[in-house]
Amino acid sequence: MTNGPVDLAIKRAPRQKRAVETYERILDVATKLLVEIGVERISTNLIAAEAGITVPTLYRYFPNKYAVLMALGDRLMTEQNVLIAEWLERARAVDSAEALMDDIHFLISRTIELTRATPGALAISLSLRAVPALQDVRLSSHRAMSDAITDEFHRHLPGVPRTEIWERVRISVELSYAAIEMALEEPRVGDARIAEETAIQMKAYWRQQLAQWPEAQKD
Amino acid sequence: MTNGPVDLAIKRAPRQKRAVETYERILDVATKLLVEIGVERISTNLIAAEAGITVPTLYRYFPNKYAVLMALGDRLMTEQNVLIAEWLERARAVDSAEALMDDIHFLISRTIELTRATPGALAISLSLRAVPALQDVRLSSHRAMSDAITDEFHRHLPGVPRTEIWERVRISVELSYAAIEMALEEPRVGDARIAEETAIQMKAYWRQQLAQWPEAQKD
DNA sequence: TGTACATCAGTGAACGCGCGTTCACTGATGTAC
DNA sequence: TGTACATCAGTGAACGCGCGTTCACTGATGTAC
Repeated sequence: MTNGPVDLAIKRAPRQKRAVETYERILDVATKLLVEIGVERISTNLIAAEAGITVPTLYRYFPNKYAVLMALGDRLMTEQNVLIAEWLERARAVDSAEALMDDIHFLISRTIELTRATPGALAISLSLRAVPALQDVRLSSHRAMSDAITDEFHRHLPGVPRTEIWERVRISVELSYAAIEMALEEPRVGDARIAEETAIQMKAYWRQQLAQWPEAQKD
Repeated sequence: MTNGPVDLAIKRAPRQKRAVETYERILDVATKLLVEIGVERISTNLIAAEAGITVPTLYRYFPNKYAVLMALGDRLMTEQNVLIAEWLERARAVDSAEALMDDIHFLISRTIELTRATPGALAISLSLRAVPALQDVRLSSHRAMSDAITDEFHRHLPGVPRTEIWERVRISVELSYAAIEMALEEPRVGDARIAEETAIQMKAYWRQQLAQWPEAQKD
C-alpha cells in the first residue's frame, strides 16, 4: 500500500525546435486539465490525446505523470522566487531590516498579479500539496524562501538566535502564500483588499517584533 | 472534458448497528488511504478491499467516491465549527468586540489540537481543495464562519458597513486556517510557536483596526 | 414466546473502459566532409 | 553545395490491470400479532 519513491526528474530535455514545442504543449495541456478536471482525474493518456501527440512521446520526456506535475510546480515556484529575490535585493540596497516591511505591500500585490497571470497557478499549487509524492516540492521551496529572508533579517540582528527569526519568517511566508491563494479562490474579496490587509498585518506584526529585539535599533 | 455536477449526497444512512460499523469503517479506511496514497490514487475498489467489504456495499451508502470524500470533509468542518461557535459564545458573554481578540490564542491552539487529533485532517482538507468537484465545500464553510464572526463584530460596530468587516474577517479566517495547516505540515515550527505568533499577529491587526473604526469605543 | 413477513445489509460475478507503460519501428533534423 | 550518417523526435500496436458501476441474489435483523 505504501508507495515507494517516485522518479520526478525529467527523462531528457527537448533539443530541437519541434521537440521544445511538443514539450511546452504537454505542460500547457497538463495545466489546462489540472484546472478543468483536477489532479485525481488527470492521466498521461488524456494529456497526450489533448496535446495531439501519442503517449510514447510524452514518455520520451517524462518518466510518469508525477514528473509532469513536478515540472509545472518547479516553474511556478521559480517565478515566485524571482519576486522574493528582487524584494530582498531592494531591501539590501537600503540596508535596514525595516525596509523589508516598507516594501511588503508591493511584494504581495506583485505576487498576486503574477500568480493570476500564470495559468493554473492555483490548481498546480494545490495539486502539489495534495499529492503525497509531491509534497516536498512546496515544503522545500517555502523553506528555501524562509532561509533567504532570514539571512536578510539576521544581518541586521546578529544577536538574535537564527531559529527565533526563522520560525517567525516561516510563518509569515506560509500566511502570505495563503493570502495569495485566497485571492484566486475567493472572488468576494478583491485583490487590492487582500494585498492591503495582508501587508498591514505583516507590518504590524514585524514592526512590533523588531522593536522587541533590541539589536534592531542598531540601523 | 468539462465534468458535470457530481452527486455528493449520501445515498442512504445506515440503520442497523452492523451497518453503522460498516459505514464508519468505510470512512476510516478512506481517511487512511487519503493520507497514505493520496486523493489521486484512492478508489472505491481499494476502500472496499481495505475495509473488508465488497464494492456494492460501499455503493449502498455512497453514490461515488466523491461523496465519500465529501462526508469526510463535512465531519471535519463540523468539528472545527464547534470551536468557533464556542469562541463566539464566550465573546458574546463578555459583550465586547475586543473579547474576540483576547481569546484568539485559545481558539487557535485548541483548533490545532483538535485538527491534530482528527486523523487525516490535513489530507482531507487538502483533497477537498484540490478536487474541483469538492472545492465549494471548503469555500462555503469558510464563508459561513466569516458570516458568524462578522455578526459578532457588527453588533458592536453598527456604523461600519458590513462588507468592510466581512472582507477583513474572511482574510483572517483564511490565514488562521493556513496557520493551522502549517502546524501539521511543517515540523520545524512547533504548535505552540505557531499558535502564539499567529495570535499576536491577529491581535495586532484587529486592535489597530478596531481603534480605527470609531464606533468601537462605544463598548 | 413463537413465527411470519418486511425491511435492511451485504455478496458474487460481471461489464466495458481508460489507465500507465513498453516495444520495435519510421520519419525529421542536424552535421561532417 | 551535395550527400551520407548520426542523432533526435514521434508512432502504432499491444499488454495486463484496476477502475467505477450495476445486476439479481442471499443472509441478517426488526416487528406485528
